[in-house]
Amino acid sequence: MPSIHVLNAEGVSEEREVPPGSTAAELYTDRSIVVARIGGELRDLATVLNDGDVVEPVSIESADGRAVLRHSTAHVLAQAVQQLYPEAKLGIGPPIRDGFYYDFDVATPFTPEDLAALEKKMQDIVKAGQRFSRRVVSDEDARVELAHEPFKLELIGLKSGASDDDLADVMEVGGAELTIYDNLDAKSGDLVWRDLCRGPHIPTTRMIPAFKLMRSAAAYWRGSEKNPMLQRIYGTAWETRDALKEHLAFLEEAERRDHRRLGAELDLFSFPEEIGSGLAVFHPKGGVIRREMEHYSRLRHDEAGYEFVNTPHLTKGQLYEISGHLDWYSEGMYPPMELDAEYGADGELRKAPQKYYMKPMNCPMHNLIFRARGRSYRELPLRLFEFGTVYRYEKSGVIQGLTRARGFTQDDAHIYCTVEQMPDELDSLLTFVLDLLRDYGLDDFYLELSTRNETKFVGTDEDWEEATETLRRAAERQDLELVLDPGGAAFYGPKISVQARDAIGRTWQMSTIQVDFNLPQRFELEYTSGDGSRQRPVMIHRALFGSIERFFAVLLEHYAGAFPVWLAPVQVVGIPITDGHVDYLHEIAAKLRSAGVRIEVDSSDDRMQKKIRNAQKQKVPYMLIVGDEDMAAGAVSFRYRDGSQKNGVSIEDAVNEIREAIANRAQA
RNA sequence: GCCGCCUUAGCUCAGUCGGUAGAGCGUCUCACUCGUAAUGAGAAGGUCAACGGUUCGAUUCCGUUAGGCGGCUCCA
Repeated sequence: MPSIHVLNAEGVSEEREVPPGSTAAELYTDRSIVVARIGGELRDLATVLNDGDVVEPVSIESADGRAVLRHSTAHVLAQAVQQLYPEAKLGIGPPIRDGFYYDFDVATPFTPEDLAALEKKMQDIVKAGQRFSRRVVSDEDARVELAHEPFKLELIGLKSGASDDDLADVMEVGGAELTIYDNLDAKSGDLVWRDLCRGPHIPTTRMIPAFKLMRSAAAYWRGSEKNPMLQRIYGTAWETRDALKEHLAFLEEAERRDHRRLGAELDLFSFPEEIGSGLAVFHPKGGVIRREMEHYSRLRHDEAGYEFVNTPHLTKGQLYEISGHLDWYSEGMYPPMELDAEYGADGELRKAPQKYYMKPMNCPMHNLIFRARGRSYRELPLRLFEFGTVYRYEKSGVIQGLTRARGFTQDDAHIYCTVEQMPDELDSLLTFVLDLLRDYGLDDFYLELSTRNETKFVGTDEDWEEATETLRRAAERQDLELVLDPGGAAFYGPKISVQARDAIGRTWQMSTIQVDFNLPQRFELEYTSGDGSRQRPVMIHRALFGSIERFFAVLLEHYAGAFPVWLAPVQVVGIPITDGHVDYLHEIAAKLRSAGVRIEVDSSDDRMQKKIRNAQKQKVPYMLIVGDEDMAAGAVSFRYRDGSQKNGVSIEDAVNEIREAIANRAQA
């Protein structure tokens, strides 16, 4: 009798004897167990156990369990598609974050009505309770069986040509052996449908508790622009109906917070068509928020020893020849303006035009400031800071609100220091960055360390080694989760990026801190060291917000438009009960204004309830309401954004309360 | 850039199977003067994204362009 080790959910091992031929399924009665981890690998519950196996249950609610559920649901989708559209060819169908997709080659793209029909078909398949059955096949057999599936054939071909590592992510052929999963009818056991797949799968389609098709979109086969476009259907699947509902509610919440929507509702910014795609204008209210964001950032940079510089938006191409941008980045740049060309009478070129470019990056200009005169080691670290506006010609399809624009302002700093100074500098820099982000209201971070891409880099092994280690040590000192991103660095140096989680748990890449070996060399940057020798400084690129526009969008979504008082465009709205209270409110408003508070008095002829509603919809932090009672007592009544109220507050106390909340950058 | 969808009043959206349009909110005017999320009445507001084609006639059908949305690719 085989003896196996059974691990329970808590990881406690228990030795057990089972009859020969027993499967993992026989160990569990709990229907929420969908697959098992056997010897560390996820396997079907139908897997026959061998002597010495260590078996661990995987619940549908776990990350692995959900992935398997979603993968199986993708199979159900593919089956539904081929039943409704027999000519559809299968691409790939993996689980992804919060769901799954499956790619198909079909003559016409799917419509929303098609999705509804497919969803119905899928429900039938789920109800039918088809069994997922694993079958090992040889390459040759698979080719015969899947002769009508050109994309699957391609994957089989790839597998025989490539190492397993290369295809580890491909659900279809990523396993050690080639397998096909058959969907078998619950009663007759007849083959209903099959797909090339490494598995594992849930035992039957009936174990899909809740799913929904989300949308269809096109996607390149195997992710390359050179390949044909397939039609991709996205779906989601969950362990319970409630979990699905919760996920849909989350998506709705995200939509409600969408900065493009809030930007229009709160009159913060717009993208006038006349200006061009991806180029924003900030309206007065958005301008106030932006000014406060920038103002506070300047204060902190000043305290932290940065020096402020300014550079033009436009430059001759020569600068980007030196920096190398024209070689490797010209596609991302606006095409040049050609100036001062001269032509002869017959049109022949007598003097070549001078090419000017909009700047896509600030660093080359900062380098010119560094080398404008000889530099001494005494000046280092030299920290140059600028709100530098850059223009990048993003492809039309990638532009997205303020988060992906064609013109945006970086809070860009370049720090020039000696190799010896680098550890301290990076350490204090990271602390500075995180502290500042916390002041803006983000407090849940993790760090990502991107290391060298072995096929694409400049600089010596020692440089990389040292810089990477220094970054790692600085990161580890922050007591935050550190995620490695091997090979993710730019060619010129390793980087740390700060990822922030917002109020509803989404992560955004915020600051990046990047060591650069390339530009100091290209610009031949030097300083004179204590012994009189010329040395090359290390350069650190650092953007904290990334771009102000993008950070603006992140904060807008994080706060769902309800900015903390210090950032709120209108901090207080004065609401009179009747016209007779307007003058009194204006007096209070004058006091608050002289205390630096942004207040408006709503003297429109709306009713007071309507004024409250308006202020509420504009997410104004404080409403000061005044009626006869307040006026008689020389007081005001607070209504806060959360709906709570505090009545009969003396004017002095009211002014102090608001002033303090602003000065402390209080949340809520 | 690629694929699909979309563009009607300031905003959100109806509508016209080809005969030049409608609501709510907002704006303006008037009345109302009210204690914590919508007072009532009236008015103004549209080359139906732009251009071209088909047609007696195009907001509607076709094409091109611009912009937006969802993906793919990209994000130095």
